[in-house]
Amino acid sequence: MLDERKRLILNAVVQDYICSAEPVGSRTLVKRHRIGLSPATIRNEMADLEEMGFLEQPHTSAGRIPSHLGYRFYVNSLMGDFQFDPAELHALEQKLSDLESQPANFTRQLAKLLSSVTSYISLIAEPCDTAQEVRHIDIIPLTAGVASLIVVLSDGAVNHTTISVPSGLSSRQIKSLTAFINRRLQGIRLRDINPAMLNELRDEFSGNMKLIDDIMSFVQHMLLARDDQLIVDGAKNLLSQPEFKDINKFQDLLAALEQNDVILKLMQVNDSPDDLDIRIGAEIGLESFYDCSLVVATFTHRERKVFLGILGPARMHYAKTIGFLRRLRDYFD
Amino acid sequence: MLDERKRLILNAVVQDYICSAEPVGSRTLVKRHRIGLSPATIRNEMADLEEMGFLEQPHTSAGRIPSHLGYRFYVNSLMGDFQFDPAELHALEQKLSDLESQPANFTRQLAKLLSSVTSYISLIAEPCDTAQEVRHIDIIPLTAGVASLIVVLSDGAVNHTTISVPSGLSSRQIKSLTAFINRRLQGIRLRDINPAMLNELRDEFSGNMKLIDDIMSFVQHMLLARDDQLIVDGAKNLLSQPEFKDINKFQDLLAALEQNDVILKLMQVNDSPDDLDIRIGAEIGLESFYDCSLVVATFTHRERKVFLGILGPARMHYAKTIGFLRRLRDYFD
DNA sequence: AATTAGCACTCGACCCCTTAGAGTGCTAAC
DNA sequence: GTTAGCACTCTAAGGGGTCGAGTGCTAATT
Repeated sequence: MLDERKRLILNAVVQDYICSAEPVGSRTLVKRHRIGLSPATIRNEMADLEEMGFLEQPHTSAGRIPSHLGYRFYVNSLMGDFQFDPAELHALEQKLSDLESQPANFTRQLAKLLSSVTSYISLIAEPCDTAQEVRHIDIIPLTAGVASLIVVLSDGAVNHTTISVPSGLSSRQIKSLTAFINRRLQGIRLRDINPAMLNELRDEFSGNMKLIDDIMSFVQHMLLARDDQLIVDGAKNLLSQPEFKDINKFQDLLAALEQNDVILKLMQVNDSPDDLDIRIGAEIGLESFYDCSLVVATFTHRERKVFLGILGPARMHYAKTIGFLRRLRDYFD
Repeated sequence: MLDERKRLILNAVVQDYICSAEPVGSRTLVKRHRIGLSPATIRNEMADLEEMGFLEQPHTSAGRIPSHLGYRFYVNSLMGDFQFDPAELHALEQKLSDLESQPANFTRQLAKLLSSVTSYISLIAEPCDTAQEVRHIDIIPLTAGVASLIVVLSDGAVNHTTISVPSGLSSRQIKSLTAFINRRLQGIRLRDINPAMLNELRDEFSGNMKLIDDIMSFVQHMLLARDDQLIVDGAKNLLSQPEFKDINKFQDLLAALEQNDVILKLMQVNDSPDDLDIRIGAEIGLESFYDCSLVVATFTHRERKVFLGILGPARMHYAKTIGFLRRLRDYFD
């Protein structure tokens, strides 16, 4: 598709632009990459590459920048493996194992780590898997009239909330209710639970005992709520990227990131399930992200499916970001 | 301290500046507030107010802006109650009761609501109260070698994590272990739990059963981790405020907000426990927040102490923000 | 035929200067 | 005590001029 020389030049332009964020001119390129060619030749080649859609010119008298197609070609065909500094790599593994041994807030900490290492935005999605079964439901009385309602799913997800219980209930009655609910719901997949079923349960039990309507409505809410988790960290990193010196763009981005449901859907589209999903610009499918690229790794951690994404400018350091996510996946899988 | 006319003028300057974010000149003031005085007189008064430290001048030929002392005086002595639109108020109560009936992610949703209503940053801190007792500990087997560890405290806080269990353990053994741990720890205050005690427990039980070392170390981590929660939302709102058109300031702010421990401490300092804590500029005690004001309401929701804060520019709409937080507190308390 | 030197041209970035306008402080009159 | 009048100050905005990096084209070179 592209002859060797064009590949060389495209590669050089992409690399330079990724580092400098400035349009790359023919002279600069020759100087920095010791290509045995004169600027004039480079210019001709660049004009060709532009015609073919791999490069763009911000204005007539500026250098070239890669188009999204250019990045795409770079990622698919030019980019090599990133060589990590072994010391750095070791420090990273250290941090990861620290995270695993201190499990409180694991995901949030991981997001922080991701964003600080890449200096882009990190996204971690843990969608609620409705194929999971209810493993255990617990109602723990706290004080008069208040209790904790806890639902454990078979993948280890735990949903909980504080609920009001009628003050007339004894703890024995609560135990009996809990046992009843567990007997009837344990092993049932989340997606197979529906309001009708829960109502039936409620009616059946309230024959034995009034007062449980409130509790059942909480249980219902809890079980029917799809508790998809999305964690975002490091938005501030992008502020140092020159593409976001225009505040409005950044604000757009932040606004888009707050639409959790949209982002969650976005991340679960994975065209290459075995490897990373790399999407550049419009490929992401969200207008506010047209100047960005998104790399998503899908893997399973402790039985739960986790989507791990890095969102940066389209002028992202692909080799490093991708290499990093691959290593991370190897570590956890 | 200030005569009537000075109070009137200071009040007018603060109000105008809060709305316009532009230095207020004498002419503008006369026009907008129908004071029966000429600009020249106002100028004299303003010069006095500046000398007294209530007003400042960005440069010689600009209007005046309130100093932090000026805001302080405004908040303490001038500001009246904000009149909310009844319709708006009703919509708010509607949203709040929706939140309460759908308890999943309550705090996060509340933070979103706060920030969208005020268009400032909302902060919600739920510090771990170490005076709380352990109410219940549960270990729920998930798959071979994996289980969920759940700790419920007497205020309804639930900590959980997925842990590895030795694959040799039967579910009966796990039950027996759970019962043992509960027997020994139930009712003990978090602050009274220490590593020595847990080690003792471990030793005592492992006499009966080997293999539990891993589990105990998880329990230990879980119980000793102080799981203070801080939720921040609406940072993007401040980008539309002119004081943050300088990206660096905003970046500073974001960086400061990521230091959860610092912010948590900040919010728990409450000089006026019965009412809101209103801190202006340097009073907040964090350099990155010197151009900001912070209003914190402390209250108790379902037995848990919750700190609810609004962080905005020093040029914040105090009356509205404060009125809003007061109503919120009335609603929940 | 491919490459390159030379050259005229383009365009944004930067600096400097001017101007307009909002606002001030002071003085003298009311 | 208040105000009109006035000279003064300072910023924001706009208009050139210059600089420099970069281009495309043409003609010479290899």
